[in-house]
Amino acid sequence: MGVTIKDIAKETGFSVATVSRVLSNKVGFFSQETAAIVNAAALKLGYKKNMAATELVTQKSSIIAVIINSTKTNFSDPIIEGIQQKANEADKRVIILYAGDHDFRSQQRALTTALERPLMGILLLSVDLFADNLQLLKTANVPFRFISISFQDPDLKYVASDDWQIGYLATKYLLKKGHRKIGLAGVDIESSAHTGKLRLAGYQRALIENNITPQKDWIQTGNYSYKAGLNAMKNYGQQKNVSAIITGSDLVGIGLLNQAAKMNISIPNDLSLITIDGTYLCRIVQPQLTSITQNFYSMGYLGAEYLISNQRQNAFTDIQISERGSVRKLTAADSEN
Amino acid sequence: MGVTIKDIAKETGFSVATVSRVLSNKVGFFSQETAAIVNAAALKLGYKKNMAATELVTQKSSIIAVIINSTKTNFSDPIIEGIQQKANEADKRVIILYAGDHDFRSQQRALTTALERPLMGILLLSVDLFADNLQLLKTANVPFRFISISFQDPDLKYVASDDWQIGYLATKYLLKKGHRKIGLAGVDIESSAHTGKLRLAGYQRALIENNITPQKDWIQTGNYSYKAGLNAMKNYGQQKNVSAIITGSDLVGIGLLNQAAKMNISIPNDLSLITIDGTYLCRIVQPQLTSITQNFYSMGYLGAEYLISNQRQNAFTDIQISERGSVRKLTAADSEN
DNA sequence: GCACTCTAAGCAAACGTTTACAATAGCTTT
DNA sequence: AAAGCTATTGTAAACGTTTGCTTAGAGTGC
Repeated sequence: MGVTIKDIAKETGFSVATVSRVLSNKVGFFSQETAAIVNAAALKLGYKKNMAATELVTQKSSIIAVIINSTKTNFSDPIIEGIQQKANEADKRVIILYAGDHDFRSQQRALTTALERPLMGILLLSVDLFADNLQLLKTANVPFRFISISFQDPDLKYVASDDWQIGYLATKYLLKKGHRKIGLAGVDIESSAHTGKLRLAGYQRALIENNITPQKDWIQTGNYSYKAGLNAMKNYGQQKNVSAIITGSDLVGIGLLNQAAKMNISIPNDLSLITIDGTYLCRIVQPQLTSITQNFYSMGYLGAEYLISNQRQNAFTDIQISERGSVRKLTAADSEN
Repeated sequence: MGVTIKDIAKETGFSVATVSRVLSNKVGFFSQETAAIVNAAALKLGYKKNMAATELVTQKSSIIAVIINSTKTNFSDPIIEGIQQKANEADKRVIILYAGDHDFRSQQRALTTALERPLMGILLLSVDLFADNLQLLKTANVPFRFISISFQDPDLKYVASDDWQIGYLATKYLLKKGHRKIGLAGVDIESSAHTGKLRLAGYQRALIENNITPQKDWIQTGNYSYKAGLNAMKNYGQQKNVSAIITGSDLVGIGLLNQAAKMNISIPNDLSLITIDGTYLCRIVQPQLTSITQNFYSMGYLGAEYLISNQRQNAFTDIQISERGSVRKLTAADSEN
């Protein structure tokens, strides 16, 4: 069909070997004049390299596959941007595959689509693999790394935020603002990723360090979704057994915010809220949400970097507190109730 | 490196041809007993097909490349889901490539990454190609189709909403609600895609049919972004020369909403707002935004279907009005000012 | 003038599949 | 019993690259 190096060889009178060397820029194997002739011919004929052939013979490729679950993870964009940036710098290519919404078959399809070709490596964006699919990945002999979630399994390398710190910091922040009855909402402590468990542990530690015993009804678990936020707020109920809440994601925060409004609970006047993630969503709702902001861009960049340079260790990216409008400082007057 | 069909041939005693036929399920060319033996061996050895080889010899592939621009198009998710769904039904694979934020080099990179391998076809999600890149695509001899934006160029096929209808319907709706001074905000009427121009035309037509002369300051163009919404509202200003506004995207709508709040203009009491898109964002802000809702899932599904079945014509997907809380019906009392 | 090095280029094998064509055996048809 | 068909399998070419090895010629040092 298309134009091949053979066509260029015929056109220019050189052998395919020489044409190949010019086109893949194997410096030192051709003269400048030859290069000029070959490149001109390639341009003239509209040559496009057939990667299938290249990958077949070289047995490797410059492609990084990014696997992402299709549930609305609104922070995937900056991660992907970070990956793209690093990939460009290292002259790698990026393709993205959707692995469905925690669906075994979709995961498997994405994984095999990726593994059925030579690959530089695989980056998994907050996708919690089923055991069989994880096995498939492990045996594939392709480097891979998780981004934004962490695991105990030493075989599973990751770049993520320090989720213990996130829980700890968020809690300390609220304590400093005078809150003592602090909730945690919408984090998943069942998943095989231990993100949620770590956040919970950090949260509990901060409370205990301040001589506060965490109450069971302060914690409303969930799957980081908008709906989880709605439900959490319903469960906290009108009686406000907490004065401030940490939400597991921006969507949880917004869900909680809206449910509170429906219940005539005003944020931050009646209830304070700090959310984990800090994506643009925090800035488009009213009030804007104070957040523990994760550095997603950096997560992607670093993930790609570690994958490319074949590093083995895990890495944490930085987090920071972004003060917006959803946390109120409690005063002496508040302590009365 | 990996296990090849040769290994399986050696293991089972069959020829590579037979193994290949079993593994690629060329029915009628092998017996059931043979298939059982071969499949067992493939499983045992952990065989994984090398797609590079397959694509090289067959000169085609089952891959659909989806090119998407990395700016926050919050509706890309349902489109991709639709594409995935159709692709699964037709046993095709989907890969996604980011084309940057209207950046020539990024576009080019995405395009060549895609074109450098056998491909079923290319789907472009609201990406406005630079002329040279469009040329690259046109000459590549690969079927392609745009999704969610439309063009005048008869070579560029698309699946999108009928943008003229969108503008027309939104305006008619507001007219029915008693509004006569109607704004249009955040649509791009400069782009080579004529989405914005069509919406504008539909809007104008509806006004004229109702003997209303569109005023220049009713229209605030923009690039569909959150910021465009903020700016538009600033430009409309405190004096409220319009009583209702159509916004070009959900983000524009939210931007406008928030800027209005800052200006102490209450929606929908002081100003009505209907937005175009109707993604989940409409439901997570307060008040929830009334919208002309596009069927993005269907857009993706149909786009993939047309690409796969090699259809030539353009297609429109359905739109509908979703009434939420951002439009107020004007009463006789309102007409006084 | 000889041995050596260097540069530029060609030859041919290799990568892992698919598939047209050929071959075989067993069966049916006439 | 010859011819033809069917079911199953094998042989070998082909896809478009890359690259180790080889070659040719020119330059260099003694």
